Amino acid sequence: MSRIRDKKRTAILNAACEEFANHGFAGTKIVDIASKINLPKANIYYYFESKQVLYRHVLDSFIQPLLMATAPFDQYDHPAEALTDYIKLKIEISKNHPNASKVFANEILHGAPHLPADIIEKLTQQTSRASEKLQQWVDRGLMDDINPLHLLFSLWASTQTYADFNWQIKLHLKTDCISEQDYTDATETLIKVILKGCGVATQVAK
Amino acid sequence: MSRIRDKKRTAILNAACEEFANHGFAGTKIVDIASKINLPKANIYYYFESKQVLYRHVLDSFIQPLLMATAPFDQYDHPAEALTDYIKLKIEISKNHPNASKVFANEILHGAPHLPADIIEKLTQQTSRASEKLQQWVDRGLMDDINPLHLLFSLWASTQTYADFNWQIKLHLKTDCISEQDYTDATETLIKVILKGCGVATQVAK
DNA sequence: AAAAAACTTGACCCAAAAGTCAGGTTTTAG
DNA sequence: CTAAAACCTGACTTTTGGGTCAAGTTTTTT
Repeated sequence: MSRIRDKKRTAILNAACEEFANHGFAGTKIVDIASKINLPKANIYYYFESKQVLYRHVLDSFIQPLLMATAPFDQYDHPAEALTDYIKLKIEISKNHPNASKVFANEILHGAPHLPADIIEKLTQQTSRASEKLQQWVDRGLMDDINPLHLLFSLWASTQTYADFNWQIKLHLKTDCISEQDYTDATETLIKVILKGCGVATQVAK
Repeated sequence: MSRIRDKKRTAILNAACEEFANHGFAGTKIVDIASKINLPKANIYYYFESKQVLYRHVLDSFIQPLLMATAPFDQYDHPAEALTDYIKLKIEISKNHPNASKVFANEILHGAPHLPADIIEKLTQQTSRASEKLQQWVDRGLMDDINPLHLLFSLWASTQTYADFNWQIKLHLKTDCISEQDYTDATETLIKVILKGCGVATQVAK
């Protein structure tokens, strides 16, 4: 078993993720990925057959965390718990995978030209599930009459912004690096506004 | 006075805006901008000296609408009115300038490599102003104790998502084109959730 | 130890796309 | 009407960057 192969492949993928995040697919040069980890360009091509393939791997690596995030909607049967956990999870993802998130955001921004059809299918299904669950809660009077899809769009945008547009976040928070406290503030603010805004402010007694 | 010049320049800028929005700076080919409006590539270079310059013009064209959007924070002295108008305005911008918005989003996503320093300065000042105004309202008890910056981040993200990530919006709304009704629903949902979420739900009697 | 397998890389090739320009046509000013 | 100014573009040069490859070195296997 070749240990070198795995080590170098992940090193390359990490460097590629950062480059793709900062420059997009077309703007990224293989030679820059290589020099970021002190390798000659040809070495990259020994491990990955093309720029496309490398990009796809980076993109794929983000799909799993993304699909996992909707778990709270299946797990709980009350909007207060589900929404709270969902927001926490999504902010956590932004904190832990800022670069992969940017690559994904870039992909969506440009109309998802490299996103495989089966991934799109999975994402739409997840969204339908979450949306239906929210509608049920609305119908059962557990929350205000909020359009589920638009609520989801807002949640996605508000949480992913801490990864995708972190340049802007850092600018206005006047910091070089979004701190632990900032993420906590973001999570707290969002939970406070969304729960109250949906009419599920305080956790009802069970 | 050359009428041709102005007409063609704006035609080129419009085509360029769409191409840059869909493919990013590096992914856009001058020849594609040209053929989109049935011009030979060399003609583009007669009107704009370089791809960089063309891109800067597209980017600049979005700055004014963007800076205008904060007007409600100066105009009103109550969060209910200001937030309502701000959300309406921002959604309107997403509806009317989806391409320019995408170009701007792409710029921020990649760390604003082409954004002039004076624009950045203006944006930070606007944000400080809006943020201070929100804090005043919190202090005067006109709204709940919400972190102003994080609230702004959320508002930006939630409104811009209808332009920047419209591919995703269309996918989940199962439509080819976001309808007037969809924008109305988005605006309504956001206003409802944000106002109630901030504790300024119903407009208080003056 | 020696053969096989895995890894490395400088030098190269080539397609794509930015950018130029000379010599033309059209428009405008007087 | 004519001369200057503005406009147009096919054909060209230049640069960039993805991808290849042959000739190595290192590691693993037997």
